[in-house]
Amino acid sequence: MNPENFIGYQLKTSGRAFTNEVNSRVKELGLPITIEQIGIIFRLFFNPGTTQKDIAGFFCKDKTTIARIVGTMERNDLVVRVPSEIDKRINLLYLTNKGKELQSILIKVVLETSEKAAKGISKEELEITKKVLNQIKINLDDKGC
Amino acid sequence: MNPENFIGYQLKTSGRAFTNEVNSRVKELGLPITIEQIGIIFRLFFNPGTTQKDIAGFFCKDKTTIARIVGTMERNDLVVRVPSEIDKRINLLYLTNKGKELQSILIKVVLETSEKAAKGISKEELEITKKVLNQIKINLDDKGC
DNA sequence: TAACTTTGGTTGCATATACAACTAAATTGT
DNA sequence: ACAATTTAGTTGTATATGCAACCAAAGTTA
Repeated sequence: MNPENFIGYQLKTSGRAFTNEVNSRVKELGLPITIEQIGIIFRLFFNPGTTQKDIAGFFCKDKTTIARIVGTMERNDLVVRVPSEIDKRINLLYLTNKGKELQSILIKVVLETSEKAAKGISKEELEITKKVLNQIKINLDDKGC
Repeated sequence: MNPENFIGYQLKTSGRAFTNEVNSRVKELGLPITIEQIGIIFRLFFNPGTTQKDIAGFFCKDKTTIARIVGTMERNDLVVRVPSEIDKRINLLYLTNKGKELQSILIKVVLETSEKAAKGISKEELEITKKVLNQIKINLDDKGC
């Protein structure tokens, strides 16, 4: 019954530790970028031309949150919003050259952090954990995430 | 190499889904309270008289973050800060009666959400996941969390 | 076609979050 | 005992977060 046995506690604190580690590493590299922006850079790297709506679903975040982060990234010359000719409601999002260059640096940061996080954990247990986390996300899916 | 296979992605999105579910449930109950405040209420329920520093470590958050949330909770009559006579730097934190009453309601919300999150997941897999998440937190421990 | 609904996105607002810099009090080292 | 260091907490500032309310465009239905 103690809070530290709740799955929600474990989820939140391990996720917070991961976020803090990544943010601290990019700060050390002198990059004024957050883990959320890193996630969007990766999403756009593998899915160029996608929309804010898609990104919101992919990260289980509200569309307003994504709208504002993309706005910041656009001001910082990391992404561009290209109005769609076919559907005038949506913007197609693309990485700028600056954004693409950052991707290759940031992937290292994330991979190194992932390695540090997984130290001492067997491959099988890590796979089970990923599967379980994915199921939890599906079970709690309210929006499109 | 796709972002959705990163453990960080799984951690962040499942945690966000959990947070959104809890926040939505308390909002439905008409309770103007957040998941972070719920966590602090539980911590104080089981550890009355603890400090902001302890809470920050327990939740892997910066002390400034906790200072502000506790400030909000104090203004909303959920907790009190009692200056320690022994060490004048610290405040001893206690739930108010209002805070204690809320605890019994909120525990139900968290338990129900945990059940929904764990649906279709075996006890063994869930235990492995909790163990792995705890190890990840330890591996990434920068502060005292 | 016109009215209704849905959808992608934005703005207002309140809360959460961390780092840097600060204060006051306790601890340590000599 | 006194100076230096550590510690608990606060404030300034910038980013992140979601809900409610809104707009314009697309889709649906009569």
